[in-house]
Amino acid sequence: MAAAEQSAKKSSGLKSEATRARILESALATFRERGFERATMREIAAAAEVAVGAAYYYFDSKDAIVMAFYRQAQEEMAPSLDAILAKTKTLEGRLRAVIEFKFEYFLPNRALLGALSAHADPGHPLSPFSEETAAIREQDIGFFQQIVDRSKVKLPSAVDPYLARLFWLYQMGLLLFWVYDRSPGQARTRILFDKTLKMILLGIRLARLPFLRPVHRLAGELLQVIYGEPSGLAKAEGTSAGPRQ
Amino acid sequence: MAAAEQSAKKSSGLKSEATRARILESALATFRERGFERATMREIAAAAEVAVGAAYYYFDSKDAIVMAFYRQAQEEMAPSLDAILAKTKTLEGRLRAVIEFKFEYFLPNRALLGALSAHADPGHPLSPFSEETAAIREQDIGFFQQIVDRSKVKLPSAVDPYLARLFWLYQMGLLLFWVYDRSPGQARTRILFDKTLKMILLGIRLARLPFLRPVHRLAGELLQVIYGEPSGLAKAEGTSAGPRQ
DNA sequence: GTCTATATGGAGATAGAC
DNA sequence: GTCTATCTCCATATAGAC
Repeated sequence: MAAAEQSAKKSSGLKSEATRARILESALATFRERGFERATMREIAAAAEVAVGAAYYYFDSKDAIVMAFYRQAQEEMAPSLDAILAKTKTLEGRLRAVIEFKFEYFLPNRALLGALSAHADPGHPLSPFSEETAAIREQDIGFFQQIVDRSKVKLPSAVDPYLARLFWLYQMGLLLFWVYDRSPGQARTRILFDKTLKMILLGIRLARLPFLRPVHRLAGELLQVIYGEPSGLAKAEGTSAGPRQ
Repeated sequence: MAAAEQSAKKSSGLKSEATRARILESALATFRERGFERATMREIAAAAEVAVGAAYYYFDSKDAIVMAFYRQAQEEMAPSLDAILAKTKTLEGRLRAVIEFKFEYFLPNRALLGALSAHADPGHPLSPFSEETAAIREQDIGFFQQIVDRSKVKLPSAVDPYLARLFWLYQMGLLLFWVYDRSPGQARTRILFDKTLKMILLGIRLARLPFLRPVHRLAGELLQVIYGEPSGLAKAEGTSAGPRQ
């Protein structure tokens, strides 16, 4: 939509695109080395061998660079995610492959994601729950919706419509843990992922048991308050998803 | 321990204590009005009617003011929490009263807690998972340990030793949601709290059912990796708690 | 349209006078 | 112990050269 245009501001140029890419790349390198907070626009510009003003010509602010990174990541990952969806069969296999692929993709910029997850505030533009990231978020939830649909999981009707969004939230939680996981090779995250995924799948299988009905009822009521009407999928709704109004 | 002293730096003075309190109060007021980020040390000092340098004399940094707020909150809440533990009987009643009391206590400074929860990074001093906040965290977990012990809940041995820490984490999650809950009177948080608490209690009651044993096993293995040995209570261990090494 | 050079204004922090 | 004056550094804005 309109948000996608913002990033490609004045992309009509020819050499322009290369400069822009170079600045983005230098910024990511600087973030990697010094962390988002400590990295200055001066350093970024110097690393890209342009003047500070040039960086501001292509990106409205330091935050805007991160936004560009988000968008680029989403775009770059999309084909691979589609391929994974086509290749794998089961719900477990798909969830595992998709989320593992994201870990792999983000690995070089793991530290940068710290700057992201530092913003739980839905009011902050860089937050995964903000309006500014809504388009990216909805698209991402869309992938999980596909996983759910094509794996023909059938949960009690009270929670079923929210499943994709819950998986997305689950993924965000894993990424958050991963970003700050200091164990070698992020081994703890791997274990967290493995065990929680198994628990979730077990939970889905057990969900049909009759005495769990009170749990469904509670979960359904809860989800409806948090997410709104159960009918809402990952359509272009804007602010409806995420843990706030 | 040693951390507690830090706050009362040079508290030997007489009028000194009053000035310090005044600066802290003014800082909280400024945070409330302008948010943590936008509030400047200049404003804080002006509001307290002291020079900027004076503010820095009492607090090493803007962050240090928040730390002082944490400690003050913990100290002020402790007697009330003890009273609540004595007054209430059931696990549900205790959890409900304790957590509701915290919402009430923090209500005037709800916005300030945003600055806190913005720091998921355990490496950041203000993070609820940092070393710097370890003493406060351990004490808080201690309250939940008392709730668990005195309510004689008995969970499968795999997860039982971690129950207090899980409740603490649950509380932190609720607080995080609450901080950013824009619904009138934070009605959504209230519902989230109510429904999830009921689900948790239902879960505890159902936990003894035989076919849930695989879930226990998984949960136990997971918790051991995340938290370390099951024996560890909320003793003075420092870095053992929290979702990271 | 693309970019350099330079200015602005405000932040956290400090040296050293009272 | 308290506070003034001042420093450094940064994100961002702008003026105007190519």
